[in-house]
Amino acid sequence: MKLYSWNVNGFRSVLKKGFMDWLEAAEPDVLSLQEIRCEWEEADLGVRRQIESAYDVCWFPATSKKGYAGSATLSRKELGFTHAKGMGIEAYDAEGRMIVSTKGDLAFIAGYFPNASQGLVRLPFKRQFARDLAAFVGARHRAGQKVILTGDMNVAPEEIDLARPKDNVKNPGFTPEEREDFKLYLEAGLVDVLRDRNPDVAGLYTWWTARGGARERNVGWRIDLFLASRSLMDRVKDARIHADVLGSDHCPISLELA
Amino acid sequence: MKLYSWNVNGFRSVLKKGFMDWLEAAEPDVLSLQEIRCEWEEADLGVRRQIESAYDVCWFPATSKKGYAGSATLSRKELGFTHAKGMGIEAYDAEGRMIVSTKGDLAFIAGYFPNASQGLVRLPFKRQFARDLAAFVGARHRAGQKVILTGDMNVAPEEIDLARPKDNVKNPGFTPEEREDFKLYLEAGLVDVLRDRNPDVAGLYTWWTARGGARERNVGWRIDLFLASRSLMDRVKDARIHADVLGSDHCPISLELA
DNA sequence: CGTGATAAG
DNA sequence: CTTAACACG
Repeated sequence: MKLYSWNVNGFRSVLKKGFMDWLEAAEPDVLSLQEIRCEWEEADLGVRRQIESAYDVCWFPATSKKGYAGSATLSRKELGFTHAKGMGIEAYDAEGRMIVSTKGDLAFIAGYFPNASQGLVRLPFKRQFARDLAAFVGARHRAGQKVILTGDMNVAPEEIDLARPKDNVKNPGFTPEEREDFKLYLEAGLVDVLRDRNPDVAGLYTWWTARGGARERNVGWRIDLFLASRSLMDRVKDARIHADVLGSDHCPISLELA
Repeated sequence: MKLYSWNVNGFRSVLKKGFMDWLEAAEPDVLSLQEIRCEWEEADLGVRRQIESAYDVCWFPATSKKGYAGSATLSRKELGFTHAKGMGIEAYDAEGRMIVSTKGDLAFIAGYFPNASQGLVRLPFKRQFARDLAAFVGARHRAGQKVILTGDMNVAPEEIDLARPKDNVKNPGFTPEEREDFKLYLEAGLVDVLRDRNPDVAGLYTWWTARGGARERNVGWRIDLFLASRSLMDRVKDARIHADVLGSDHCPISLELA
């Protein structure tokens, strides 16, 4: 089973840049999209029909602000995933942040984690989100489920996960507070799969600022991740970053499970 | 002397579309620009230097709202025009509407007349503007000056001046009120030069809506005009509409004086 | 429909 | 630097 996550920075934008070609080539079984920034009905009708012919679509745009945030999860129809919008907490659900998709004892929890924003004005919101999400994951584990947590987490966990750690200790995505909160997911029993399999490999990034050719020079951040319950780790066949895929300031990431 | 007027719908935009090539080819002696929509300092430095090497530049952006309205008048340095920003009425001057340029007994009054706007919400403002401007022209005549009044007047004077008169009697630019107010300029002693020389020629337009290929089908309006004091009419050598010049939803117009 | 300001990232 | 909403025309 091939699981993918991609912050597309505007679904309508990425549609103009070959998203459908990528979708047909990558053939994900489950795909989480973040920053869709539109209603499903605002996307091209032909595209919608084509996607709906193969996938169960759970489209979860923000209701709080038009064109802002939002996430979606697509799963191949034959897999029979059940999709639920939100974690039941209005502050996050109004921004279309997380979708919980289940099949048997597997919970695929995916979406768009808050950005701490300029001046860290949203750091308190993001910290509460991390606490609530970690508790949510813990409850799933106690209920006997195995969890995949993925999406744009808007935090680089360690110094190795960004090109310029020293320059960014006070910046959104690499503050001590955000890194500390990231550990709550690990303490809830999840493993950062790609880093687990590549402990010392530097230069593995999933996001590059659009300013000044950062992507060409690979001055990036690894902020899009797959975390998996420890009990799932023996099923992991592959974890990859698809840095060659253009169309957004993020690139897709994937996890292949046996 | 070749006088030009052009609503450029964003000076920075038209710069990207060959404005400087046009300027060098047209070689205007005096040029009024409308809807400049930027500060002089926001335009490309090379462009500014090139223009300033040949022209006295009177740049008159709106102070009331960034990126809104504004006008400019350029005159060849060797002509020695004196430029004055505004008519001394704050409501118009804050929007960078009119520039008064004088040389000897000639007053070149040029700029961006108000748009009545959707729902005609600005019709009262536009009517007062017309009264004030007509009075301003009258005062110039009584002071012994000859007047050229030009710019985007945002009104089609007669049915012949737009492709769809019947459809637009309630729309901004062709209401009975705006057409009535236009006559104030004529009553102040000015002549609509192009119409005076081409009384029955239809299809002479200077603006086309960007929606639905109106320009290609020449479904337009003549709302950019040169009006001249009757005493100047014997000096008129030519009055033209340059509909082939692209780069804005308006095209340039010109008046050649002996 | 296009230009430009703005919010957000 | 880029996406999308918005104001204005």
